[in-house]
Amino acid sequence: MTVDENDLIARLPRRDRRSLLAVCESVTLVRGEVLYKPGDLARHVYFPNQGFVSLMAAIDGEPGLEVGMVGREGMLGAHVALGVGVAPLRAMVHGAGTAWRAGSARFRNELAASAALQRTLNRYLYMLMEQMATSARCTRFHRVEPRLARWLLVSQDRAHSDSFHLTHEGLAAMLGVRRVGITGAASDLQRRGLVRYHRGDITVLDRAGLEAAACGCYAADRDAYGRMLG
Amino acid sequence: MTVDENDLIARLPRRDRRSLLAVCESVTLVRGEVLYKPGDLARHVYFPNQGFVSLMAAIDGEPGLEVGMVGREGMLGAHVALGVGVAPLRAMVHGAGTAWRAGSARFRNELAASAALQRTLNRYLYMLMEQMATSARCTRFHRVEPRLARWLLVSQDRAHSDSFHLTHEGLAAMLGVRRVGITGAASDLQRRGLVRYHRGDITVLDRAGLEAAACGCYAADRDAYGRMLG
DNA sequence: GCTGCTACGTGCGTCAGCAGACAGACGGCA
DNA sequence: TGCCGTCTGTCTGCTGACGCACGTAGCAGC
Repeated sequence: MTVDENDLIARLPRRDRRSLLAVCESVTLVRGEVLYKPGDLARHVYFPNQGFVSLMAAIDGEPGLEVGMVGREGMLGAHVALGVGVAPLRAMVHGAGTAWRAGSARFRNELAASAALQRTLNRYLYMLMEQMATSARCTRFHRVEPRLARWLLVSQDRAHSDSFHLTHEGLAAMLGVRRVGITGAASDLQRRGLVRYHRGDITVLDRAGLEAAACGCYAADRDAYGRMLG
Repeated sequence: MTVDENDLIARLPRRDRRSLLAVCESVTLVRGEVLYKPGDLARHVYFPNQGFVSLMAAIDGEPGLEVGMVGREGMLGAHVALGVGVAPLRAMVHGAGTAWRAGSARFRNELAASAALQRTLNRYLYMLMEQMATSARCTRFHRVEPRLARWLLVSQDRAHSDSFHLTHEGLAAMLGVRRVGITGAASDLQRRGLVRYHRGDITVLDRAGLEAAACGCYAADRDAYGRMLG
């Protein structure tokens, strides 16, 4: 078990962990890769070790909206754990990294055999739902700038890195706003010395300042995660 | 088993159903009653037979936002099924009715003993998550009037009744808009002969017309439910 | 009747975010 | 070196929703 191991797997008792890892293979998550499309049958589930992945609620033509983010603290394919093969959300890699990947059927076998895995994933599912509810409310009531600050903080947490790559255009798609809305908010954050960006390369300079600039949803989500899976 | 039986319970094999109902008692859901508050420990789970209940994402001071609705097609206390006692959302009764109620511990025993119940609730959880994602996107991108039309249709489905009671003020709290926003949208729907309302008593007059006035999210949600639990 | 409360309708100024368009800056590549 | 695509910044006019405030209608109770 390395330092970079997925947190959910790390929580398992040694025996269950070894059994699960035995059916996993290590794969690379490439930036821009789409792991699930809504309606697709999921062949695999993923436990990221580094990198981060957005869960997007999208209809065909309409602009998307991010409703959740998954890094090494979580898993991709929660629906498979619920016994449903069809993915409800689009899962897109934003921060490259590696992940443990298991075939859906094998994973289901492991899940059936391990009470600890069931408990852990149930708690994770709960947290995911809480995250989605928070996300809905935040999207509705909060301004672009605090939401952007929150997004950057969450990404930093998930990516375990101070810098990552995403253009204003991409950020706009995540937050469900226009690109110029991001440009305005981002240049303000940069002016205040909280972040620096250049052609899609974003670096967080002042984490504490960014937390102050973010809406309370960031702290709320982090605390919720701590209560469930701390 | 009566016609008004909760749909999830009705799906269970006779043996599992009888076992579950043996630990349930019949209770009345009163309009305005709050079944769960965020942070509270849930003593019971509920399977409504009639009536409908809103799931609200709320922070103390801030205005709330409805992220899901539960009627006889679902259950209240999904978090208990996930092994978490603490409620993530506020659950408030809007349409009076009756429900089967079970103590959390007894319910968990039943759940552990019935694979059919596990399967059913897992599918329901999946649907709930899909509903929340749809809700987030709808809240963000769609206008007040189509959203109101959608809300009325869902309520009608859940309540199994053409009329129910909710003031503009209450509707505004559900949709996360101003009361006057509802007044404008509602008077337009009334002018077009789709609904009639008077001091909080709302009646759906033209269901097909209302479906045409609603955003696609209504049909999307209904179809999603059909796929999962039809 | 009068009082008081709740529910609904309307008007006004403000504003965040929208749509579309354009220009400059940077960087990879031929 | 020069070209071209990508990324970022800025401007215009527009609109849906906001906050606030006031007016009116229905209903209940004394």
